[in-house]
Amino acid sequence: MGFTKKHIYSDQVNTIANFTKVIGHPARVAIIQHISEHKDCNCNDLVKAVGLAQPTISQHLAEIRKVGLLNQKVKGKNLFYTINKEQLNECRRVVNDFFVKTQVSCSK
Amino acid sequence: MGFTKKHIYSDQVNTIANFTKVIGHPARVAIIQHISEHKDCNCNDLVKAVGLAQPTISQHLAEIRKVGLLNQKVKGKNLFYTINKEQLNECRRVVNDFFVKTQVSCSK
DNA sequence: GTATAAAATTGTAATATTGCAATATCACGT
DNA sequence: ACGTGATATTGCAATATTACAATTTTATAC
Repeated sequence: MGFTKKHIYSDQVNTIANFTKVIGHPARVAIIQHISEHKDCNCNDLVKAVGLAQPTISQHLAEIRKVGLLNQKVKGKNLFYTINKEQLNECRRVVNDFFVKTQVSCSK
Repeated sequence: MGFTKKHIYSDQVNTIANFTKVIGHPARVAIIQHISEHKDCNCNDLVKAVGLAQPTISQHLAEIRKVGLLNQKVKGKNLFYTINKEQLNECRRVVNDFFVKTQVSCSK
């Protein structure tokens, strides 16, 4: 078929998958790392740093934005990106909970 | 194009993305959780528990196996799956490192 | 207003993923 | 050997994803 049958899973399972899916592409990992390491970087910085074309970077940024991990502020004609720390922490919590739960269940 | 340009990223970045990509589909999250919670479950159990057809479950199991998270033992005509705890821990470590690093960089 | 610069959007081609029916394979019991 | 049950593989259709060129939008500077 091609599409994911999201409705058959619990919200908890879908939430885990939604977060990890975003980190499941190396471009987005590289983008998140670069933004966190370079305060006030813009799209062009990411294009140079990651090595993909501008529309591709913009597309990946949209995916990161969609799960709430991206903040941005306008400064002149530049858009400076930062990581939403609260949401990054929420993401970490969700993913870590998955690992903890799984490890605990495994060891019973 | 359609394919991911893996060669432009560092090994570290690709490793993170490879692990998270596997957890980036709700069927695989559900499968991993079910196996960890039900020692000695087989393919048919997963078909019933998750709600996808047998070939689809088998395919997702192959993805989980590919990153080393799956163990299996033959018992009669059954195949019983378990989670590879060592690799699950390695996966957790890799993902957690990503979060820690990113959070630390963010706060500078 | 016009030029410039940055980022998003649109359109498109190529590839990957998801899901399942049909089939093949493998291991046991008879 | 034959049938049965369990899982993997194959083949296929539908959708999603990745990547980029071309274009549009937005904001500034002149």
